[in-house]
Amino acid sequence: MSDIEPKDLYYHGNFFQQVFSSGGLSSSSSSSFLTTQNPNTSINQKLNMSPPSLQEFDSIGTSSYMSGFTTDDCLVQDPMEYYNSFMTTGFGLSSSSSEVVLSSINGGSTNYHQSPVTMMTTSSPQHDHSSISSSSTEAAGGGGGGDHQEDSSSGKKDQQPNGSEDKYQEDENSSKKVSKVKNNKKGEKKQKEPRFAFMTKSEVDHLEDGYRWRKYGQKAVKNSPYPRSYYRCTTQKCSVKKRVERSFQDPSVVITTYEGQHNHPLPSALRGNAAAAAAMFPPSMLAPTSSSSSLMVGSGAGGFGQEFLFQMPNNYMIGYNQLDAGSSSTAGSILSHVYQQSNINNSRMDDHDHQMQAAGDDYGLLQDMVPGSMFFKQEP
DNA sequence: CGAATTTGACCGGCGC
DNA sequence: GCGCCGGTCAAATTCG
Repeated sequence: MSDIEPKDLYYHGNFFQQVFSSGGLSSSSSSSFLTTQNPNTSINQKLNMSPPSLQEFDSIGTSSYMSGFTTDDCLVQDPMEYYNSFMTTGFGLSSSSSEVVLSSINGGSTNYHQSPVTMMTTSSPQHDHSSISSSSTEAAGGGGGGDHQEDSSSGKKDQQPNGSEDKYQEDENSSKKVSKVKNNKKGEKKQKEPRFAFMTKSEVDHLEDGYRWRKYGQKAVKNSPYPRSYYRCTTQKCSVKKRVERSFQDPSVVITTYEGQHNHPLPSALRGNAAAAAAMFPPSMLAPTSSSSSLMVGSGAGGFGQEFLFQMPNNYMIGYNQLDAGSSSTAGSILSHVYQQSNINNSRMDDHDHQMQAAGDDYGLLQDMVPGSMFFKQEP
């Protein structure tokens, strides 16, 4: 089941370092992402492959590429707080919304994104210019089930009762016009759900992840010949959405952005690759409670070994593997490691090849740690 | 025939 | 205020 060994993973750069040190994804900041290798693809091929999607992030910035990924989203005030909330409540930050950018470029043509390599997390503690406006309130936090960003707000003639994506009841006014009400109150913006994005090299746009999705829209992407598709989780009362688009510079790369957290376990048939694919997501992306979902995912993966590397602001970088996740009852028991990152400073896209090489060879396991003490502050 | 997708219209935010 | 743009709706269409 595990097509990829953890050691096959890596290339990574200093996306966060740049982001956080520069205060955002300015046009001059560089960013890079981990890629992963599929055994089906030769290393040479991989190395020779240009990383267009990465360049896009670099040169264009995320906001234009994945809408909603704005510079402000990349700010973190307290890495430790951020990390703790990330590990304990997943993406539900206590006081701010978050986004995670995970790059996973698989060499194969498989339908499944197989093994994540890097996860990059961002949050927007204060500002938000993205299309999905932030809420200064609990946003993703609250831990709470059932909140939704679409607001089922009552108040006005909103056409759909909370939660169900399918039934759009017509009110008596039943005009054909779309009358969606975004705000409950004047001045309040729509809540921003935690987001999680990753890039996958795949021939298919819609990657199998174990959940059922219904497409509800498609829009042309500016500056790209490829459209962006919008999906909703078909499970009742689950407000998770995802956007899928293809890199316009490298059509083989698919960018998937998840928004929100599933409030239910994986649908019935959790098997095979779907489970493996699902295993790449942080626990909270899969189910409401991190512990149970962690167990579920790990077990479902059946010994699926994979490794996450987290690169945090200010050169913090953490990682862990899930080799033994199946026997763990909670994420907290996952063996964790801290890696020393090679070439962390000033890595640029044109160092891409070198980074891959270096990352694969030079990653040093410094120590095993338990969650909660996973941060390693790199020397400048 | 019900479910899922397609697709053009609509909405709200934002910049000018 | 106007236009652009991302996101969503929902009727029409296609699919299984």
